[in-house]
Amino acid sequence: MTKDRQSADGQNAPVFQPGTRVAVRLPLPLTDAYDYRVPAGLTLAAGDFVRVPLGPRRMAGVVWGPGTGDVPDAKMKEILGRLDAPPMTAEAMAFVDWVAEYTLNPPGAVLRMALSVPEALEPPKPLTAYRPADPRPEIKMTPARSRVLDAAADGPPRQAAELARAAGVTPAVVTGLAKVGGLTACPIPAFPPPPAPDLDRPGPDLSAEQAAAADSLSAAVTEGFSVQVLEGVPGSGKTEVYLQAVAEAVARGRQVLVLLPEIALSAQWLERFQARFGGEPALWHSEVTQAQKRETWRHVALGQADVVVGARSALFLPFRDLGLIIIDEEHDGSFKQEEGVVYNARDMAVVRARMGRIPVVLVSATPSLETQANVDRGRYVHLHLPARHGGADLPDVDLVNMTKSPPQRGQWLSPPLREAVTQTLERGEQALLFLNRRGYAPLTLCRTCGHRLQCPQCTAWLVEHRLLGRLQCHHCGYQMAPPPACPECGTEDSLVPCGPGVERLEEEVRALYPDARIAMATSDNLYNQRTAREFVHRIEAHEVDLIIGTQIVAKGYHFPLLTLVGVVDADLGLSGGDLRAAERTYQLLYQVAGRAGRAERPGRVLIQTFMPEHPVMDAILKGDRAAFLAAESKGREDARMPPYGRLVGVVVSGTDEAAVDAGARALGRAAPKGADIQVLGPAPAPLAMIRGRHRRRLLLKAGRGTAVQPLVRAWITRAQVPKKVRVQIDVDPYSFM
DNA sequence: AGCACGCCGACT
DNA sequence: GTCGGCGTGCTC
Repeated sequence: MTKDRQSADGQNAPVFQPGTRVAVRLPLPLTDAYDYRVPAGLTLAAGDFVRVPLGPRRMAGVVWGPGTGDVPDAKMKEILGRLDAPPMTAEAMAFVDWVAEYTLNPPGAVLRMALSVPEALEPPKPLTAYRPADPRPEIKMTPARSRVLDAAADGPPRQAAELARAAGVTPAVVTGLAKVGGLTACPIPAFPPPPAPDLDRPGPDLSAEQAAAADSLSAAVTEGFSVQVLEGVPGSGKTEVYLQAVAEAVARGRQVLVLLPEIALSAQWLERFQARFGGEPALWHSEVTQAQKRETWRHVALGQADVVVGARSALFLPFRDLGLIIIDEEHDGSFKQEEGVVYNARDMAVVRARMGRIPVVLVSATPSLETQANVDRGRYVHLHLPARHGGADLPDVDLVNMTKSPPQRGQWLSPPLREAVTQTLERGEQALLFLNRRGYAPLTLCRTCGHRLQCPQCTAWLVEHRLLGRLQCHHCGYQMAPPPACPECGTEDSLVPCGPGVERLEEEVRALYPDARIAMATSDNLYNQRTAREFVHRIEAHEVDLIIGTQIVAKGYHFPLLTLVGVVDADLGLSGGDLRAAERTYQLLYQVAGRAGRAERPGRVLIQTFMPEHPVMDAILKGDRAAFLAAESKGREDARMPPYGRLVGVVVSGTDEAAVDAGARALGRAAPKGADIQVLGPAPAPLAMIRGRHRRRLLLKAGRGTAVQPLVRAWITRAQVPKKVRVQIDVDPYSFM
């Protein structure tokens, strides 16, 4: 039966002997673990990675515990073997179960995120490198061969191709020499682990306030679970402060996870890390190749990667000894995964920290209302960095009332903003024009019949991308060439673009400032680390006078010569009745304003709006965040909305509209009832169709203390939803589309 | 997630 | 009359 043995994390895990049943969790959307028999000659413990047969396939899974016994012996199959990877820690397993329970997903679906690179469970194939062998006279020497030996004499063992390049010969010479014994082959890891951070480098000089915050973060590293909120205006040195805590954790032999939004583009962040620690951290985001991910996964599991910087999915990496988590830009919506297992990495990171009894730091210039509420409740510790480091002031903010100072017809820049750009360029400084809309125009319509070009598979207009010469749907990837005639009435040359996108803004700017050097910054042209890095270097080298960008430029960049920020349409995010519309708009405007004047030059921000009296505009204008937060919190509290109430979104979707409606109505009828519970809907989703799937929404609203998961689980089970209709559950929704 | 089984439209 | 579309169900 079961005995105990020491598992990887030092706890006593039960050991399963040959012939016994174990429950194996598979990385598939299954609720139950499957029972398998332990084969002869193998003892297993919970957390062990194993290969098992599944139908006709073989697949990796994790021993989750003793078998449940609810499958007949005859049906049960035998485990094929244990995989050569460090076992999953009890902490990581508990985390998978917790996330599954909270998000109402099958645990197997969550495990799949933790096993995102199945190849990592196989030991790495080492590469062959060569070093010089002891000289032997019987080896025939040629000029080429001696050059190879000279090249191999210094430096670490290198691969044949590399050595050949250094010696100026073909790789065949190297392998030929190795074959006769002139070089010794030695295996090297395909990807070496990232270098250990150099902790002896002097950190930057910190102000008294920064040092106090850094001390608080560092002290927490040895004190178990805690949540600290590091709030500070752009340029206040938040990164330098938390890198101090990173150093402290690494010095104590622990691993550190830093989550960043849009990590693939965080070129400047990586350069700061490199400057501080003398090397790059391990990276984990969508741009990283599968081969690199495989190695990084193993380095993390073996404790060879000290610092991992990644996007939200890095939270599920198999840390051997995680000691600190940093969530930078904690308010950022991109920490919310909206597909598959819907979860918020910021919130799950707090849970992960609690399970690991380690500190987590939430960093932001504009903490979310959720985080602020936790500070107010005394659950999170609040650290505030008040001033911009080095004394630079926050920029002057002015609103441009678009009703009183409208642009010329067919243009988007108001006279005051044009004037400000002119002056900035004359001073030889840089300006940023911010418009959160990709493409040329968000809508194309027919002048003759009023027809609007819509995606055939989505309830969405097609966006013209003139640079690509295409009309694109931003929800499904559908594209088409611009039609020469209206598809509805057939009139030629009748289609006209409506509204501005960054490409159209660029057209206007080029006409106004023909000599200005303009750079575009959108996800269409900054799509990986290389393009982001090039962009940053062009701005820093002053090869650019004017930047036109979407929200991609709002995050974390620091350009010393950038002194003017113009927000072309500040009202964009305020329509639509989203719960967080005001909060998000405030955060975005605040972030983008923070790009202006971060060095010794003062910055200026002009915000074009048709709603100058809106509370968001007022707060930005007066720099009065506290008043805005107070008003926004009050509104949420009165409406019993998050963070003072709970929401669960339910999206019903399918290709058969009648079945979707039937399913949505069935859910509506089966809705849970209670004093503190309300179900809104069903109603057509704002995006009533995506990729040909019709969508209906329901929203459960409950009191803050309500355990919504059991309620929702029973609800979905109770309702008779047609099989071909999908029900997607979103606990704590961010998107209401 | 795969993979097989199973029931309705356009082809040899 | 078949080939094949993907809806549905199963995998210990």
